[in-house]
Amino acid sequence: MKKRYNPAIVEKKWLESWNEDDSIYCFDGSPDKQPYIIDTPPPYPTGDFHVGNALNWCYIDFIARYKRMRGYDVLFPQGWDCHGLPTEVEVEERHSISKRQISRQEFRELCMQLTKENISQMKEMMQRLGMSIDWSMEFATMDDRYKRYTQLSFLKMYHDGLIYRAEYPVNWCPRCETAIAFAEVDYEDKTSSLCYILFKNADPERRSEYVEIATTRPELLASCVAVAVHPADERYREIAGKELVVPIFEHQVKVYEDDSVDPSFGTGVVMICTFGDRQDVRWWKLHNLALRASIDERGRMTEVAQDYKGLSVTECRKRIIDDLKTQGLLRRHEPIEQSVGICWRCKTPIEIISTLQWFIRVMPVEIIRASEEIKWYPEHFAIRLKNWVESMEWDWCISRQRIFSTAIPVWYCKQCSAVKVAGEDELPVDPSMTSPKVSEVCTNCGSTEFEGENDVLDTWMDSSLSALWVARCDLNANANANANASATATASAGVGFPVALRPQGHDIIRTWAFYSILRSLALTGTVPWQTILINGMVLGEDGNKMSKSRNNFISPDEVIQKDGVDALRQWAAIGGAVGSDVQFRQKEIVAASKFTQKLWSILRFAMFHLSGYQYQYKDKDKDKDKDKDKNKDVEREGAVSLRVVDMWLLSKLNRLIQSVTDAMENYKFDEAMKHLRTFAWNVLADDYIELVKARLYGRSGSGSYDEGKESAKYALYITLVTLAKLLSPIIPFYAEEMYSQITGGPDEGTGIGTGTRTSVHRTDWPEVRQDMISLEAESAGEIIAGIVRAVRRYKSAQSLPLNAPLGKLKIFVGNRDINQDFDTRDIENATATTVELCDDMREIELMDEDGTITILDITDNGNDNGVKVAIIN
RNA sequence: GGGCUCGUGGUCUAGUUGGUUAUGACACCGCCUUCACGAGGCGGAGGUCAUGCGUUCGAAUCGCAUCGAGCCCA
Repeated sequence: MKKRYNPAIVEKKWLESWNEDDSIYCFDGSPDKQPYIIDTPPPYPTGDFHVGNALNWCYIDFIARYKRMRGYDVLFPQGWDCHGLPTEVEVEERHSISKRQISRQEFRELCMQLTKENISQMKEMMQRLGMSIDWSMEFATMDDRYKRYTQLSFLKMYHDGLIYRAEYPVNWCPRCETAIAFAEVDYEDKTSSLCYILFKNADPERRSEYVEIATTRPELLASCVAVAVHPADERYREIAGKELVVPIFEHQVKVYEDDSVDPSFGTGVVMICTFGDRQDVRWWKLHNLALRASIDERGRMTEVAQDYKGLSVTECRKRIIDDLKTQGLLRRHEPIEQSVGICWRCKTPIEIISTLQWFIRVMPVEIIRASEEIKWYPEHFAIRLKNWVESMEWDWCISRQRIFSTAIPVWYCKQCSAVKVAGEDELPVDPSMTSPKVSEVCTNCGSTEFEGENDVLDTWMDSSLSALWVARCDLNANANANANASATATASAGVGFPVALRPQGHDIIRTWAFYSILRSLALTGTVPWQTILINGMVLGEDGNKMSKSRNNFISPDEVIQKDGVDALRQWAAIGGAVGSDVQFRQKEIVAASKFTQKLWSILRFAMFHLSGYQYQYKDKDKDKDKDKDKNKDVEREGAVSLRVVDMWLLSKLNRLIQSVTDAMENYKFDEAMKHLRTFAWNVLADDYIELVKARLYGRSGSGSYDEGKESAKYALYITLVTLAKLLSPIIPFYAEEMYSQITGGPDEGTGIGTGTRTSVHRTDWPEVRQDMISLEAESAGEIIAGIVRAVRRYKSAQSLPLNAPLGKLKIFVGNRDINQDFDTRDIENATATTVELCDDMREIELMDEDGTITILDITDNGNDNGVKVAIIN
């Protein structure tokens, strides 16, 4: 074995070995094992697998590997959420085209091509990071099979009355010409102007009276459908319930009283337009107002705007302000800071316009109830979903005016506009390219002419099905093809559904988690997962969220090139508690490398002694019960007489198994890793190895040459094998190497472990041996270790080499029994000094009449345990 | 503006069903080339747990308020 651990060589070797044996991470689907299915997030294939993804995927892999060792049939699948605007935009940029210049089909092909390239890049990084993904289950939402699944879900929900088409105000990007979900609206602070405009009183008697209203959107005057004041506002008591005349357009609007009006804003009178902002929509619904749409889908003024028709919003604004000034109706305007909604992609200010869109009914009560059935880690994130659901005002708009996505599987009758939904056997279908096949006659009017829907589905319609897809839930659309069947909705549940785990970031609780629960309830009547594990965001070294624009970005590639995958994975484990944001810190990576190096040194030392070590005796009747390893363990143990410090180590080892298991069960990877580091470094390396070194080298201070060697080898072997297993979920490469060295020995040429036995990732998780946990052994061992530490400290203080022999150690054992509680052999070994026990402190005091003897107090976890060591030179 | 989270030695961080001396890492200081490891070993210094008030025999932990930070959303 080389002195330095070389992650690059070791990681490459084991990665190849795992790839050769592709059954290692496969989901069996066998009935004898309990399934553990993970609903892995299907990332958007940008081509860049960043550190944030890495954190998320490390958590998943820790769990997958751990659960596999616990005997579960683990499915760690991987999909790709392909559809979305960024790809369309990038294709346009790459090929310098606009999507309207080529056919929809051609454009889709280009998008698919780009997506495939991006997927392969990200996939490569996932593999390099040692993710134990079952690639035989890989899926992409742009595949025909998946598209069919998405469209099937549409059919089912449509027939169950959960999907409908309606005229509705939507956030709209005039540049992209598409509806935008709230999740996709960004906000930007802009300076605008607040215009004070005069509205005439509509009462012929009081024509000369004016009311001054303040608005930031004078261009929407044509869309003004009402005016509102606060009910308690004394200034406007007179006009409440009366009518006013909208300047320029001269239509009359009523004055409503509404609590939501802020009397201190502007003049305390606001105009309600269809639609200036979200509050307008609320008032419009509440007061059942008319719809006057003055802006069209391209951001141009409509005929409602009369003479301003065809102008852009900005031009119209300018013209109306000029015209108001001319008529003397614009009293004044002042600058105002406001937060403007903009398209997340192109940053164009969004409008709220009314269009025919497809919607999914949200079921707030059911969703909240469902989310309470799911176990959340950390728990508090459940509140985010709850608050979000409770504050929802609109249903989920699922139609998008794009090209690269799953088509909405419907046609419209050219005669009567009736909706014709595709049949199940037609799927997947693109109605913009093909005609309906099931029956060519409109059931409403008998026409045979249809027009395909051009809109496509929101990409969350695809990815919200991932849990159902990976569990292979059967969506039989015709099973409940009647209007009010939602209550009896049942998809034939797949294996292990609801799936065991959904791991995801807290940034998409309101989107992915929300949509997934909604869809699962609608399609299967049950929650999609038993547990949801939330991970935090990754922050850069400067403490801000890591992003390219902030220039605090680091790629996983850089890290693993330099320090290896296991170092990055350790950072993920130990960087912070699950759910909290984790700062990326190079120092943490260095600390991780130091730990693996330390482990390597421990292993290297151990291998001097364990090379060729036969854990099991070659028993005569090995063919008879070759599977009964445990029996053989017992046999070996019986043949080895363990010393106090060996028992002390094994007791602590079994406690370690317990605490690491508890930590893994509760997703406390930081705790697991800390326990492992402390044990390996402090207990095993600093104390145990120092105590048994002499025994292993055959320089035992008392007794025969080889006395105690065998039991030390035994304890060391058990400990290292167990450590390899406990470490394997978190640092799979190092653990594999370690396990392979111990069980197979090093390869003669390369020095790398030969792994002649099985992969550590195929072994069982260590079980706690209660019979090996012994308080007495721990307490006795602790005294011995404490004495040795104290002597070491003494030597250090005297500037003596640690292996320098001292004259003699006289140990006062306090109230312990000299004959039973003290095994001095390893103290002698580790201090290179002979030991004498006494149970009367006066013996020492008598010898120290001249005060030249140093007396050390021995402590146990900081408590004086009554033991004293006299150093007699 | 709302929701959620957080504030612990120089830096990052664990710990909150209240209970001896508050966890670990890095950095720092001193000593030691010692036969697995100098990316090491041994030892050390450093914290009024953001601030204030309160509940309690007892608060990093519970409550209220203030200040500050982050994320998501309006």
